[in-house]
Amino acid sequence: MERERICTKKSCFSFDTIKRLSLYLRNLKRLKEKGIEVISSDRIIPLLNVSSAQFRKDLSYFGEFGKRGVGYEVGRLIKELEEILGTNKEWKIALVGVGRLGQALLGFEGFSKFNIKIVCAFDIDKKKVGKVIEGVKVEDMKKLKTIIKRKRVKIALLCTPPHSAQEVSEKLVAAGIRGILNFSPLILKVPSSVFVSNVDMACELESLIFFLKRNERKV
Amino acid sequence: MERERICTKKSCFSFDTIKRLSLYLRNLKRLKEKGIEVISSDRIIPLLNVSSAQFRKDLSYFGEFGKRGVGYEVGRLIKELEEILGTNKEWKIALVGVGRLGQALLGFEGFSKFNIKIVCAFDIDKKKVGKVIEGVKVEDMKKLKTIIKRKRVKIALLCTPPHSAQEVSEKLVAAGIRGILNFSPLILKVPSSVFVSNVDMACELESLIFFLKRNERKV
DNA sequence: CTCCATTTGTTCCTGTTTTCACAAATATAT
DNA sequence: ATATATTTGTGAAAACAGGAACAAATGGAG
Repeated sequence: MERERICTKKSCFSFDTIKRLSLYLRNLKRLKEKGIEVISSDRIIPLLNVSSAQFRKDLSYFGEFGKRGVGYEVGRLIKELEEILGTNKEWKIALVGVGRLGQALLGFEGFSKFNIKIVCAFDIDKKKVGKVIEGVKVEDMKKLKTIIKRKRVKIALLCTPPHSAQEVSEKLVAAGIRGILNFSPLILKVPSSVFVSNVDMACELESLIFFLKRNERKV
Repeated sequence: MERERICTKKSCFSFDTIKRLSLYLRNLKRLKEKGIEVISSDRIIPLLNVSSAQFRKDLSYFGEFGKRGVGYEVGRLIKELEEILGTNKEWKIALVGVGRLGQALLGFEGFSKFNIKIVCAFDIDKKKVGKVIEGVKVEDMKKLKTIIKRKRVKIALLCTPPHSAQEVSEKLVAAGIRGILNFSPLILKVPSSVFVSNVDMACELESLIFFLKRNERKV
């Protein structure tokens, strides 16, 4: 179905390009920590699982960041990518559903590295409401709209059980949320202006199983 | 880079087809629970975010499961998909890294619905070793090879911090693991016979931010 | 029995994505 | 200076995936 594409005056590129840029950024930061200052597209690809041509082309949609015959200056490329991706300023996000997965995400170190901060959490379970987990107070679902509007949060992590995911997503949209990272195994119906990314662990595992079963047969 | 493709004597299809089959299967099960016995490709698509042509085409790689003029018999299609995906028999998997995310996965209900069972868990932290979480005893990393070999586990969930992920993946491969679902934000280097799927929450969130930033500018 | 309304399975076409391949640019060595 | 070795940025080509569209099959109504 409708494949995500992003078009600038220059050209059009796929949404996958953006995901790859995020991957590039993370690994460039690792290189910088190791003290590497310049790297060529040929030597960075072992970290990325991407071809060098793809690496260069993904970058080319946004400008010319390298130097021919030399490569890319790591520090500069990090800055450019942060600018492109928008992670040079802090992003506030909300979390709904403080179950096991929700609690794991509240403590996920990966987010803070990207200037992403969970600023509020909600649950319907009275026993959880009021608790402070990883520095975030769990609020009642009833307060969802008020708090999200006041804090001007635009992105939410949806970690509720599937039977309430659709209902919750509608509340999120009504509260002004424009992007949802959906961990519940259910396709959400939302207005086209709202962007949903699905993280579906069961599908990933099942496809892994298919691959293994297939290889077993071949052997 | 090397895009995953699967080829039969009939034809070739992308790995995404398999992920979609898994999605179809889950939603067919929901329909069955609701008591729906027959459904057409046109009426199932609202649940799937996929076109009806794609639904039919994905299935056609594996056989003819529908009846023209009628649709698909839900019960039969579930059985066929379980057969194709390999989830008609139980799959034992291992988990490495019993941190917050690891513990969340140990308690994830979604797996059991797909005949997937975590049968062993490992951590390097002495304080965690010996504990029983969700019915699974946490073992020392040193015992990883012995236990995985003895239990003949072929799939592992990798939830360690990124700095040890590569090292752990090598141990897993040496122990006979053939498929890894990698939650650490690091591209693993493994033999080509081993299949790795990456679940990268930070990349997902960053691309979401890009999208939102872009839309804000437009508005 | 015939006609009509459905719906599948599949072919063909179209637009996208990836890779190839090379000119242009840079640095280094002699 | 000049030649040589790199490496980028980018058109062009190849490989792919998705969707439109339609023949073939089915069931039901009259």
